[in-house]
Amino acid sequence: MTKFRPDVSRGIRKPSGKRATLKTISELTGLSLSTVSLSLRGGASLKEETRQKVAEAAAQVGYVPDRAGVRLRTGKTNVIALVLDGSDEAIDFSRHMIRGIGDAISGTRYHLTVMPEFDRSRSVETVRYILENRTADGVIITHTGARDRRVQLMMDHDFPFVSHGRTEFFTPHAFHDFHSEAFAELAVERLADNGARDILISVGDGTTNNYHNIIRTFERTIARRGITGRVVVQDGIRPASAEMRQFGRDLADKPDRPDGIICDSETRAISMLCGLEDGGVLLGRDIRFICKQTSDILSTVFPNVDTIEEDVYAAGLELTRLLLRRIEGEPAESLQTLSEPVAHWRS
Amino acid sequence: MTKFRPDVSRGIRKPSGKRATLKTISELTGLSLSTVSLSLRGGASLKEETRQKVAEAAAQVGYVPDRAGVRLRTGKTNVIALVLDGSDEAIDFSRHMIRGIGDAISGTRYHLTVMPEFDRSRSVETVRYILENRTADGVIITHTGARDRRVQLMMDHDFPFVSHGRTEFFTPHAFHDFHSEAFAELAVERLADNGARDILISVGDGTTNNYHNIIRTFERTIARRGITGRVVVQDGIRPASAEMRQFGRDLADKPDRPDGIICDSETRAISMLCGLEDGGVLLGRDIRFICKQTSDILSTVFPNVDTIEEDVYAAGLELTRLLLRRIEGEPAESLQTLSEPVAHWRS
DNA sequence: ACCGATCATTGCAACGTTGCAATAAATGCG
DNA sequence: CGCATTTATTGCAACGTTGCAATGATCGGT
Repeated sequence: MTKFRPDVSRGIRKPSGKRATLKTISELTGLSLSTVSLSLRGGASLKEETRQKVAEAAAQVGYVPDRAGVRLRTGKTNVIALVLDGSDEAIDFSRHMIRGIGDAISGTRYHLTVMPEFDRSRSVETVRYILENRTADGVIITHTGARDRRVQLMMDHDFPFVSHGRTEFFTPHAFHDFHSEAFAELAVERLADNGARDILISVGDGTTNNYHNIIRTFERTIARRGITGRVVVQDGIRPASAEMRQFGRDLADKPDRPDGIICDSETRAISMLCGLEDGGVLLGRDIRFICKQTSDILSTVFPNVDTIEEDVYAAGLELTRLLLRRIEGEPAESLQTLSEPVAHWRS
Repeated sequence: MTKFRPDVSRGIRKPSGKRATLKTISELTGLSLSTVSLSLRGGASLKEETRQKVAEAAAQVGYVPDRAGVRLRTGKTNVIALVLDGSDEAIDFSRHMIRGIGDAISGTRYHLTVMPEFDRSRSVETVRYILENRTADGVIITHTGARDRRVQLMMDHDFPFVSHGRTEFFTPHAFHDFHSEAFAELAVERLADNGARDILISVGDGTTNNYHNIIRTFERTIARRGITGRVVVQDGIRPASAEMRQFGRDLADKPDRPDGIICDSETRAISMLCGLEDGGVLLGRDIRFICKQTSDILSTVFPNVDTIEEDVYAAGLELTRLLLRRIEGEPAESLQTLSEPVAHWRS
């Protein structure tokens, strides 16, 4: 039971015997350590000839700077941290997000570390840990609240981060967000255009800022169109469950049931739609339905339901791009983007 | 546009002004650097009194060893890498897996880095990169093939890893796997008990070893029960798609349609079931259906369909535990576990 | 041919940690 | 009490990197 104590030559043993470092190149070229280091980082004051020589040698031995060395010396970790929230209502949210981030950092020095934190309140502690121990150069958070304490904390310490979702803070910070207002407006308009006069909107997690944006726009648009609306926050109930399905069923039976429904979660929508059909509702005639879509499942089960797509992969991509620019020092106010919802009208 | 160059005091400025290091404690206690370091790692040769003193001081200043320092000196990264495969047929696979890993490393020194690699062939390169650059102390891979080249590579270099899935290699390695054979057997038995005489099994990705195990057991069990069976590999077709639904539809119309179906993917099952219903099939009477379940969605949509559960969260937990023990030097042959399928008979 | 200026390269120290050899202090023993 | 032995502590070097001050080389101008 010997421990995996790294031997002198860390990593795969190359023909040469050990991992290439600056020293390797230095010996190979006869130049000093400093020169090699400088050259590799594009030192402006070097002769073209030496730069060539160094670059060649580096390529030959397959030099890759040691992360620990750089990090120790400069403090740069070349790591971005994703603080993952557990309350995934969107199907495969994590997968798409991570894939987006992965594609965005591929080709860069950066690695991605994921800190899954499922207890919302402890999520602040996770961020604090990252700050205190400088465990990453930048942070991506999701499920952002209106006065998110993580955002507060990172702003206080002037630490590079980007949030998936906006906040109400006065000081600007980098964010990328789904345009929930556009979503809500688009949905209401579509339903109203199709004849709906009483719209129910079902939203999850009432703690995210997204929620507020959706509700606000929903109510404004309802009013403008001169129709009625009601809001249901379905926070405590599991999105995919018999309970949720029953909710749809009960809704169908109600004498004053709505004639249009908007739902901000694909999973919840699926459950609810099943319940509605149980209750004999004919979708598209008795009740019109629109929901946010993040995977292909809903459309496979209910091909005729209108959806509005949020591209989580693209969000991951964009969040990362913003974050990298933020780390480079770009001011936060120029790093704020929204993604427009993409409507899929299926009928 | 100033760069985020780490200042001298990295991390959150404590009251004291900068991050606590061994030196801080050394000065605080009057002991030497070496003593402090030794003491913190439980040096056996130290006076009880000094150990106390050091521990106290460390707690007081909130000392946490600098990862870069440790890593540079010892080569230990305190990182485990998850090489994530993109072809997620299981709903929320990534999320559950990551959550399991997260829970397993919480309280340890370890961080999780995720390397999303969606091109299967490049996945080997990802592993090679980790080995060459000693970017992690151990690796978790998923979607393991029978003669997986990543496994080969890591075994060749005696690098700690654990695979989600078994292989055919002679040399033992650490793994945790879903007991696919038990799954297949359980499913066939159940269907046969309920009167099925001709069973179709639909499997995805034919490159994983899982696939082989399922098929082999399927055919053996079929034979034993004296009934007929057929295998359909649905590799090229998207699990959630109109196409997949159509497959179910077409199946329903066939004169020689099977009277029992087994499916190893929840998503594919949902699509297929919709198609079958389109074709007028009465589930549970005309055709009996069993599928692998990794989320709650299928059961919400089709509450009466029998499922067999694979707990991906638990898999993440177990994989990590195994890996950590492997990193500690335990022999691979003692780090091989299977997870038993959990049947949910709903009718 | 000498001077100051520019260009190219280098040595040194430091980032935080640990292993080892070496020292200092305490103890045992005759 | 002196010497060997154990117990407790320490200094030094090294891991790979970079920033800075310092050195050495080259050059144009007088």
